[in-house]
Amino acid sequence: MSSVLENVALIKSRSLALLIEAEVERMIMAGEIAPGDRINENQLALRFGTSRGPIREALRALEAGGLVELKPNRGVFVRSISVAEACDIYAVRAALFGLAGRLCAERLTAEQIADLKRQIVAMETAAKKKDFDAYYPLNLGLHEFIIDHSGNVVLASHYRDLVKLLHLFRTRSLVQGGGLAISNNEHHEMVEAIAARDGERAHRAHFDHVMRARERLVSAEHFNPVDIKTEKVSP
Amino acid sequence: MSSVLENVALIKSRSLALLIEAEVERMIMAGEIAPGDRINENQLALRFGTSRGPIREALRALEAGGLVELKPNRGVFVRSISVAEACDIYAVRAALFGLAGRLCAERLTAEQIADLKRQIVAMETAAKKKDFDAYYPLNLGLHEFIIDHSGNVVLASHYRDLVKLLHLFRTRSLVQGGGLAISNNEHHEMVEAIAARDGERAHRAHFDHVMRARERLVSAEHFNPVDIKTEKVSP
DNA sequence: CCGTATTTGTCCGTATGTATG
DNA sequence: ACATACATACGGACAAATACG
Repeated sequence: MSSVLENVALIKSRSLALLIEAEVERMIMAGEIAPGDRINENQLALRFGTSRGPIREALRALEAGGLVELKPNRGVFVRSISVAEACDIYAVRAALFGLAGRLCAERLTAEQIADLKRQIVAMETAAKKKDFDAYYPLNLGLHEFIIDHSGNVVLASHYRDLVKLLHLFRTRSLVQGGGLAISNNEHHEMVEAIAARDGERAHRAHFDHVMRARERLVSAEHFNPVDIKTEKVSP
Repeated sequence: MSSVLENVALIKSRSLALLIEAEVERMIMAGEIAPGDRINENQLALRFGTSRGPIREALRALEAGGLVELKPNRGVFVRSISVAEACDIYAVRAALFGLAGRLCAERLTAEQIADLKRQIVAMETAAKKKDFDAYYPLNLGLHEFIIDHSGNVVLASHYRDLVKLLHLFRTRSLVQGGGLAISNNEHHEMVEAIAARDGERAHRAHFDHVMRARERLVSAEHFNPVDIKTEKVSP
């Protein structure tokens, strides 16, 4: 059945490769294809009811984002992120988020800062009730808010790429659950720094916030030593 | 003549798309194709002596790096970077470079720090002699050294992407020339912070260093208002 | 506004390389 | 080690969209 893309195509008629790129990215994010899996071009072509041309173009595009890995004459594989790599990604993400915090401190309007404070309050109540189902989307929303309102599209773009990559990191559940009340203290400091229009302080607060999540990752690694997938490298 | 790629292909046999990707990137960097120019697939296919398949794959890959822009049913265009965008890129670059400085402060060996100091001395002598031809590569080398030795490949990858993008920014000559002696003072502070193993201070020094280059960009914009290329957007 | 030329988008056939028994 | 099966890599042809006169 080739209806998967046809439905989307009706909504907005663009190039097949772009549609396939979006769909494959979704499949990877949803976990329908697991990290390490090989992606069969024929299978995809059959599934989407297209030829292999647009498939190959879409996969090339995804490769640059780091979601898949291209091995010449062997195929494309869904990237699997090691703990070490996740650490690196977290550090870079911290740097970008720190910058976003600084920029927010410099340019947010009073209304937007009030909005931020409301979000913090909502998160506090959710945290006190230990209502994780409510807390999680609020947390996501707060981070998105800061990235979006930084006003730097390049920053936002790179940040989002990193977040996507982290989805390929299996052990992430260990991290995001860790420290609900702790995280909220950090959020407080972040917003206060922004409200005080202190760019330097906001930068540090936002940077540290993500770096602490990274610390939890490192300690989790120590606690639960990962099995490195040894893979033959072509000569 | 199709010898351009054949020569390279002999050196290392990889996929054509990868070779074409590298070659087109080189052409863009060398200015053989100017920002805003359309890239003709048939022309490239003819020039490289290949079919259009690999060409299209290569262009898709380049798009994700931001070097070219894909407009459906119209073609691919070499991206042109506006002043505003260059500012954004500089800010992100500063964030990444700041992180690199911090990491270097944490992990560089004594020998590597000594190496850094030697580079600084060489740059100082070049600066005092106003020998720009000697200073420029040294400056490049110093930045590369810090990025490479940060030990974070994700950081290095993103940083390099940004530097590539900045090559598409025409007015950049205004910036890189500005402040030869000033720049060297900043380099001093950077290396001192690293030598003192003060991550926080190194972070700030490296961040500020790039941000000052950005400031020179902003003032240049004010001095020389850019003409925005108005381009029709398809409905 | 219409017809033509050019270019992009897509499909399919074939060759080449890789994995597996 | 060899042959077979299978997947990728590439080329070429057709269809559709855009640009131009």
